[in-house]
Amino acid sequence: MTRKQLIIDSALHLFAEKGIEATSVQQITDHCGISKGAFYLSFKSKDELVFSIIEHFMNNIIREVDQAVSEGQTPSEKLHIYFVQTMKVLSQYAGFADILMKENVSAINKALIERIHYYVELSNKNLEKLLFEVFGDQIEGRQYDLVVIINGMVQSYMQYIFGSCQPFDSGKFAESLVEKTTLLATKSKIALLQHPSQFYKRIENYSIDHITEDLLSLQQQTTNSLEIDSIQLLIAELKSENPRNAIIIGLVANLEKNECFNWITLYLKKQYS
Amino acid sequence: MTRKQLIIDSALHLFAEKGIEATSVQQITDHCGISKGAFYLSFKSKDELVFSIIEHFMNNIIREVDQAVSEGQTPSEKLHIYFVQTMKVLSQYAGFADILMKENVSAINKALIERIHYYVELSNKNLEKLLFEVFGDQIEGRQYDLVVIINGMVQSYMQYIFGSCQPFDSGKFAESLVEKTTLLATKSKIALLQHPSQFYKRIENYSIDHITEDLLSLQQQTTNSLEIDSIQLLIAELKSENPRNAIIIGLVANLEKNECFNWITLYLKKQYS
DNA sequence: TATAATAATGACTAGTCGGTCACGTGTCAA
DNA sequence: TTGACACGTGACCGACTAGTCATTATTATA
Repeated sequence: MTRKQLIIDSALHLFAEKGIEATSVQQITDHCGISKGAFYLSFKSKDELVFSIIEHFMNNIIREVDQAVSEGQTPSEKLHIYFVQTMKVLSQYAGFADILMKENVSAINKALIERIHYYVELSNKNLEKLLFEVFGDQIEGRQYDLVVIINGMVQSYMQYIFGSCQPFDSGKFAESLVEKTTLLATKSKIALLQHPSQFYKRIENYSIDHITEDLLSLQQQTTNSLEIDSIQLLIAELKSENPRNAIIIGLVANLEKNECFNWITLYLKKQYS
Repeated sequence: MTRKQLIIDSALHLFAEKGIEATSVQQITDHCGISKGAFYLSFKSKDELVFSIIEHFMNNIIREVDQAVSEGQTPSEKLHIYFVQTMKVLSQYAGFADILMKENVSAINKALIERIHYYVELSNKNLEKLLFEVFGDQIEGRQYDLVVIINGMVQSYMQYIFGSCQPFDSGKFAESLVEKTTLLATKSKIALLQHPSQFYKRIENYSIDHITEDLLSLQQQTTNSLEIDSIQLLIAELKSENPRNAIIIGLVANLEKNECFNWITLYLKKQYS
């Protein structure tokens, strides 16, 4: 295991136990048996550690759920998989999920909370798309309410199940949530939320200029010439009159191997495919 | 306004902004224009301030919802009031609710998080009772799932509404949640949670010995002889073979004026009436 | 007005924090 | 054997924390 991974593992363990704010760098380095100095060889600050942990897990959570869902054959099978996988992933990353639920992340880093919101909106968009696949146009106008309610149900069940330390069956969990979702999607009439621009304000405000800016700042973190070239071409293609999706997807694939591009590759793949 | 109240107001403002952990006593005293020493004349520690804020608000939230609901005429009117009032109270105490949602309270104080759980279970019990009133025995076996789901829906809607800073109509909010709750209560079949002892483990483990212990420690905070006498008689009555509810309720009423007894009076009134 | 009692202050203590850096230590090629 | 270099260390720094207490200001009483 690399030193970086060692630090992340120790940090996750301690963060989940006592919270991010309350865990000192000293405690992390003690826990994994390295010196404080060695920590700063891997991360240039505690903030950077927190940031990289969140990036890492957010990516995995969205990606794993998305991938599993896409393997479902029928829409209703996909919905079932969505719940099973969400459950599985969240309980797998229980420590991390716990941290995110509890911690006042805004106190740690302003940029961080914005990034988390992007991830949340991204996963909301995926869920919305899935709901349309399963239930069709009958949910038109109520899709945002459904997303909010489903998130609430999942969150609340998770909270209870984690808190009670009971054994539990993810199949039954999914079955139950499919039943509730179907009931609400097919029988409910009232919708409260009607402004998609409010619901996805962060994703929609993420313009090509912002993407360019983020790409250029990420570019400085790599020396790989393929990646640097890909970034330059990507920016040019995005800014051109008629961006060609195939080229963008291809260039994004070049960046996918390097973890530091995770967020932006996920985003671009969603937008341009 | 008393100095104590001044401190609480400033603290709430700053806690909501930056989190409990990240707000120093110095910042609180600066914000309300008193010296650090003066703070420690009102609270013997920062923990005590946090504790008293949580006690205060938890009491108010449960009490206000409970009272409003009890004024409803029909069961279905009560359910509507439940949602309106929960919404109103939570948005009134938005700052505080925000703190509780975000903060890793366990890092602040172990006793505190236990107390919060008691409050949550108390409010869950109230909701369960209301659900039986409205929907009758048809929900038997599914009541815990319903409570969890309703909490999740409310929490999730609140989170979204607070986050988006949109104007919103608490009447429509309640109407929508009544519709969803009714759908789930009357049409849903599957239940995941079946162990009330797990669901209310804290309230059920709160034995008369614990109550006695808590009462005796609270007794030291008052010099009022009526209150001291009431506590002694209350303990005797609780420990007797056949506790007489009327006497307990009467004695509890004697303690209700003093805020430091808030939690325990709320609990005893629920248990013995 | 003089004295006692109370209220409020802020410099201070003892400790934690994130972050730095001069100093080993071990491993190579020359 | 020597010097160069990367890796790793932990004492140390300045900034911050919760909480204390001798001192001063204010008020009440005589």
